Amino acid sequence: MMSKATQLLTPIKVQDSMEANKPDTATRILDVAERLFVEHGFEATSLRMITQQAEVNLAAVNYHFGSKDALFESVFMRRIGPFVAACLAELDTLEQSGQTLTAEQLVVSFIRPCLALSKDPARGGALFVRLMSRTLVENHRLLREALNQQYSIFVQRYTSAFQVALPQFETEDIAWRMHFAFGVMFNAFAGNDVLKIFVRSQVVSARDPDMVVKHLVPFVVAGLTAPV
Amino acid sequence: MMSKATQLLTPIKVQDSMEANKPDTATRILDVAERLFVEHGFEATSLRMITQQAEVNLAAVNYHFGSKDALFESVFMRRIGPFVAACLAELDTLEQSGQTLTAEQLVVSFIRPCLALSKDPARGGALFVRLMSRTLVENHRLLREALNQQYSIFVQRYTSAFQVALPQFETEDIAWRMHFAFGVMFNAFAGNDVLKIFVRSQVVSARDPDMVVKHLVPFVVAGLTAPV
DNA sequence: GTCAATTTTAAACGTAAGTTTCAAACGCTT
DNA sequence: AAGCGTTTGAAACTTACGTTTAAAATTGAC
Repeated sequence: MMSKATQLLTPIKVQDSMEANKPDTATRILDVAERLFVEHGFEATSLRMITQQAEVNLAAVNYHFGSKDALFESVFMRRIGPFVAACLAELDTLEQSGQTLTAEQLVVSFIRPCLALSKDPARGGALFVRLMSRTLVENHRLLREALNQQYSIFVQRYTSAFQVALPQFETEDIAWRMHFAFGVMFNAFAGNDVLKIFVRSQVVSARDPDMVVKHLVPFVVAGLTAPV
Repeated sequence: MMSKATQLLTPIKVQDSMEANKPDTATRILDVAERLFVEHGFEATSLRMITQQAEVNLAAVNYHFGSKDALFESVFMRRIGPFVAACLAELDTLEQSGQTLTAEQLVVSFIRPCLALSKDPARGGALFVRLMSRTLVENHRLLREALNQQYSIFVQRYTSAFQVALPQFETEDIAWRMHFAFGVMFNAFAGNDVLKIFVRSQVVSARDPDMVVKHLVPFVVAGLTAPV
C-alpha cells in the first residue's frame, strides 16, 4: 500500500526504490499494534488508530488477522517463541558446560535475552516485555486459554535448574522464590515503577537496560539465595 | 433504589428493614466499580456493567461523580489516603521507639498495612493493591497529573528511613533497591504471577496474604541489604 | 402537610467502536 | 496480453459506549 501523496507523485515504478524497505501490510500492522497495545492497552487501542499509523486500510486488520482479538494474539505470539527459545538456549549452554550452576548464572541466563531484546529495535526492543507485563495484569483471554501453555517448558526448565542450584530449599519455597524473582525481573525490564504512584520520578534511568541489569542482578540473586 | 421485585412486594415501608444495611447509591457504585476496574480494567468496564451490578440507575454515576473518569478518581482516592496514612503511622511508631531501624523493620512497616488491607473486606481487601498495580501499568491520566503527587511524602519518608537503615549505600543505589523492593512487594500482594504467562498455575497460594508475607520478607530484605 | 431541594428514573442523544461488504487494483502465471 | 487469485479501497452496518435530558419520586425542614 502507498500513502496517497506518494501515489499521486510517483505513478508507476519509482515507488519501489522509495518504499522497498517498507515492510508489507501485515508486518506494518503488527509493528504498530505492538507499540499501541503497550502504550494504551488492548481496549483503549482502536483498529482505526492502528491502521492510520500503519498507513493501511481499516479493513486490512480483519482481512489479514480475522479480528482484533486475533491480531493481539498474533502480536504476542510473534515475540514469545523466539524469546523463550533464547532463554532455553542460554540454559542449554550452561548445562552443557558441566559445571555446577549457581543461582546467579540462572538469573543471568534469563536477563541476557531480556537485555538483548531491549537493545534490538528490530525485535521491538523492550516493547515485548512491557506487553507481557500488560497482558498479565489485564488478564487477557489469551493467557487464560490454552494458547500459551505450550511454553510451560520455560517454567519447567527453570524450576529444575533452580532446584539443582538451590538444593537447600523445598519445592514450594523454590516456587515462591521464582515467583518473586521473575516478577521483579519482568517488571524491571518493563520499566514498571510502582513508586511513580506516589511521586513523579524516582529512578530516572529505570528504562536504561544496562542500568537495570547492573542493579537488578545483586538484588535478585540475594533474594533467591536468602535463608528461609 | 430498590430492586424491581422488592418494589412490588413491599410498597411503602418494609423495605427499610430489609435494606437498611444496604449502602447508599454512591458507595454502592464505588464498591462495584472498584471490583470491576480491578477485574477488567478501566476501559473494558462500562458504566452499564457497574450500574447494573450496583443496582442503580445508569445516570447515577454521572449524577454523583460527574463522569467515568471522575468515578475512577474517586475509587482510587477513597483508598489511597488511609493506606498511606497507615504506612506513615507504622514509620512514626518505629522512629519514636528510638532504636536503630533495620531494613527488615521498614519492610514490615509497609507489609503490615498491606496485610491488614488484604484481610479487611470492608476496605476492599486486596482490591486496592491490585487497583494500584493496574493503574500503574495502564498509565492512567490520574497518575500522570498532579493528583497523586500529594502522596510523595510516602516515598520521601521511606527513602529517608532506608538511607539511615542502609548507610553503606549511595542515594542512587537506595532508589534502585526501593524500586525493586516495592515493586516485588506490590506485585506480591496484588497476586501478579508473571509465570502464569507460561504455565497455568505455579504458586497455588499466591493470593493468600499470610503465605505471601511469610515468603516475601526474607526475599525482599535479602535483596535490599545485598552488597552492590 | 407543604414546599423546595435532592435524588432517581426512563429514554434518548451523538459518537466511536469492530466488523462486513463488494468493487477496484494489483501480482503473478500462462 | 489475458485471466485469476490475492490484496486493497471506500463506505456502510450494527452495536455499545459515555453522556444528557426532563419528568417523577423521594427526602428533609418548617
